[in-house]
Amino acid sequence: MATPTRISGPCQTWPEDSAFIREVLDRIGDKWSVLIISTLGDGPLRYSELQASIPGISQRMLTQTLKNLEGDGLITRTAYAEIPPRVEYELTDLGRSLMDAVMALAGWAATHHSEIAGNRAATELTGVGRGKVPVTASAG
Amino acid sequence: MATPTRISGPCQTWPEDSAFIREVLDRIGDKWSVLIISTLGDGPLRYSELQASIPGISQRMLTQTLKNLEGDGLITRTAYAEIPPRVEYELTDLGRSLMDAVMALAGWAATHHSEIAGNRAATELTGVGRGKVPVTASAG
DNA sequence: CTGTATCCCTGAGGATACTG
DNA sequence: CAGTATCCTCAGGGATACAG
Repeated sequence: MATPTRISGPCQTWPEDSAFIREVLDRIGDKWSVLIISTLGDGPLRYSELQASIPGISQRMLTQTLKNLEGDGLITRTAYAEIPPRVEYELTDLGRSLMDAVMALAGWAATHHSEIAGNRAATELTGVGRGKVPVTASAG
Repeated sequence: MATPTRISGPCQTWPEDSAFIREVLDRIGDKWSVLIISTLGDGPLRYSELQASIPGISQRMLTQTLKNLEGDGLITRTAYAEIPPRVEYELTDLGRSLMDAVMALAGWAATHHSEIAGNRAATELTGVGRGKVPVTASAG
């Protein structure tokens, strides 16, 4: 080893392959998944109710995100062969457990968002963004 | 009210304004933030060490993400006025607490990823993706 | 009502070259 | 070493129109 510094492998923190973490992160990081999941948290809703409950979502993204969530087994889709058609979406147990996990994260966000906002505001106003200079400073 | 169904307001689940949740979701949803945070979990690292520890990250994204994280107060940047220059990045307490929260989510992912993978595989193979048809099915 | 199909635009992010 | 600047690609996602 040429470098005495601790680096070991790529991303030591995650055990082995972290692909599934990225998958979950990508899912909850996208614009609508969490919103849909949390909206379904109160109980099953049909397509049009979801669209009404989630302002700004397009049909395209609603359909697409619902398909993804269903594919992951986070929600179920139930089509009633009626006229006019009716389709209901509902959280699965798996989906509900993910929702709980995300709500925990939301709890963190709620606790610390003012602190973060303060930090960001301070950084932008004072322009301290370029980091701090330690006492150790010594040229040459 | 024309609709007897429960919809109430837009996104009832989130209390009041959920903007800060989106901020956190966007941050941990982006491609590199979580990777950087978790890599710094073992202790402070300098720029080049981060780049070496995180395969595939470009200088552009490394710098940019570090600035964002510093702006949020999740990491600190310390520049030593030496030749050659040395800059160290380290997790703040706030950053560490976020890391803990994310690790909790990673725990969920680790527990359920096989289930999700199974669901997705089943959906793709059998083409069941179009949802299920309830017994209630009745046309006209 | 519940979607699909198409067009289009924006911005995240990679590659590369250059600077202090 | 630690960035900055520039260019360029590609995919997320909005708008709109159409279909079963």
